[in-house]
Amino acid sequence: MLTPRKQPRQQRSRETVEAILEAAAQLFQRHGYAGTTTNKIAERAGVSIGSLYQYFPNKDALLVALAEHYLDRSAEQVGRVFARAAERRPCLPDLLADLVGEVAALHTDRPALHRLLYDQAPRTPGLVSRFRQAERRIAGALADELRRLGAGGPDPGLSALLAVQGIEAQLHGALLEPQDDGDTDARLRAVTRLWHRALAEPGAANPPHRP
Amino acid sequence: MLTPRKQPRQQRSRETVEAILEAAAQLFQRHGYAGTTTNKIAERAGVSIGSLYQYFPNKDALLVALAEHYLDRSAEQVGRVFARAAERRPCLPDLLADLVGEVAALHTDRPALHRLLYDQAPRTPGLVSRFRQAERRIAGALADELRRLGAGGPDPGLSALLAVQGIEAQLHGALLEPQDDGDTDARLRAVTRLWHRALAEPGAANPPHRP
DNA sequence: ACCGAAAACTGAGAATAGCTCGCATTATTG
DNA sequence: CAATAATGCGAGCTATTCTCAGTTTTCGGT
Repeated sequence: MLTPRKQPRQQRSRETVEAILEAAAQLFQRHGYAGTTTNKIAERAGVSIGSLYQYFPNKDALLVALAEHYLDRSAEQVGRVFARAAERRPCLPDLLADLVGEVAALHTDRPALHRLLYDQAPRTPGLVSRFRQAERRIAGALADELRRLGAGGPDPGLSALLAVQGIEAQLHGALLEPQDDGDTDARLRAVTRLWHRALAEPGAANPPHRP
Repeated sequence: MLTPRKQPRQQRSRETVEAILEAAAQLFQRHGYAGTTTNKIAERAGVSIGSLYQYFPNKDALLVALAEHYLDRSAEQVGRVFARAAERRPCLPDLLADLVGEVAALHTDRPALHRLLYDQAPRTPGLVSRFRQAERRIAGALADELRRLGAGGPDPGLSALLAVQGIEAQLHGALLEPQDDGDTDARLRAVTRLWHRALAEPGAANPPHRP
C-alpha cells in the first residue's frame, strides 16, 4: 500500500498533509532518504508521528507522493514543448533543441529533488512504472512529431521511445554528476546534434548552422 | 565507510567472506535488498552476525562488494568486444551490433543480479563513481574505434560517452521491464541502427542489409 | 612439540527507527 | 447543543542494524 490510507477532508488536515510533504521534501533533500527518519519529518512539520501515519501508510509513500507532484510538473513542462510544436511546426533540429533544453531545465531547476527521485525511484516498486508511464507519454508525443516530419525511420514510435530514454540518461550524466569536464551548453548541443542525426531521414537537408 | 574494515588473511576467513557474499547475493535476489536482514545473511552463510560485521562495516558494503565483482566481470566481457575489434577491424555497423549484443547479454545473463545492482546502486556514493568509471572506460575504447573509422563527428570522445550512456539506458528499458511489447531482437536491431545513424559520417556508405 | 600472539569467530543485547493503538481534542451536522 | 465524525497525539511495541567482551582457532618462532 503506497497511496494515502485516508483522504483529508477538512481544511486543517489538508494543511497537515502539506506540512508533512514540505518537511519530507526538505529533509530528504538535505540528509538523503535513509538519513531521514519519519519522526524527524513529523517533528519538523509540527505534527505528531501518529498524524503522519494517518495519511501515509509508510515512509515510501512520502516519496511516492513527492514523485507524483514532481511528475505532474514535469509532464506539464515537457508538454509545453509539444504545444509549441503543434503551433509553430518547427523543423527537426529546432524541435529537438527545444525538447533537450526543457528536459535539461527539469534537471537543473531543482537538482536535489530530481536526484533524490532518480536515485530512490528504483527502490520503490510503484515508482518505476510511474516513471515509465511518463516516458511513454512523452515518447508518444514525440513520435507524432516525427511522423509529421517524416523522420524516425520505419518505426517512429520505437525511435521516439529510444530517444526519450537516451536523452534522459545522457542529460542525467551531464548535469547531475559533479565532475563536469567541458561546459554544459556544449554537452546539450552535442546531445541535440546526435539525436538529429539519429532521427533525420538520410536524404533530408542538414540543420541550418547558427554562428 | 563502505570498504571492508578488515582484510581476511587466513584461508578460513577468505572462505567466510565468500560464503557471506554468496548468501547475500542469493537472498538479495530472492527477497530484495530491504527484505533481507543481515542476520539472515549470516545465518545462511553459516557464520555469526559478528563475523559478518568484522568484514563488512554495514549492509550497504555487501552490495558494494557484489557490485564490484559484477563490474569486473562486465568490464571483461565488454572488453572482449574491443579486443575483437582490434583484431578484425569491423565496419561501424558490425562493431555496434557486437557492442549492443554484448551489453544486452550482460542484462539477460543474470537479470536478477543486474536489476538488483542497477536498482540499488545509486543509493551509495561509492558505487556511482565506480559505475561512471566503467562507463568511461568503455566510452574511451569506443572513441578509439570511432576515430579509426572516421566516425563520431567532431568530438568522438563525447559522442562515445553519450552512446554508452544511451545504449545502457535503452537496453535496460527494453530488457528489464516486464511488459515487452514487441520482440527483444527487433529492439536490439533498432538500437544498433539508431546508433549507426547517429555516429556514422553523413557521406559514409549505409550498412549492408541482412535478410 | 609447545607457547604466545594474532587472527577469526561468537551471540547476547544496546541502539535506533518504523510503525501501532487507545485515547484526547477539534470540527460538523441536524 | 448533543451526537457523531474527523483529526491529532505520543508512549511504546517490534524489528533490524550493529557493537563488544570474551572464546576459539591458526601460525610463527624456538
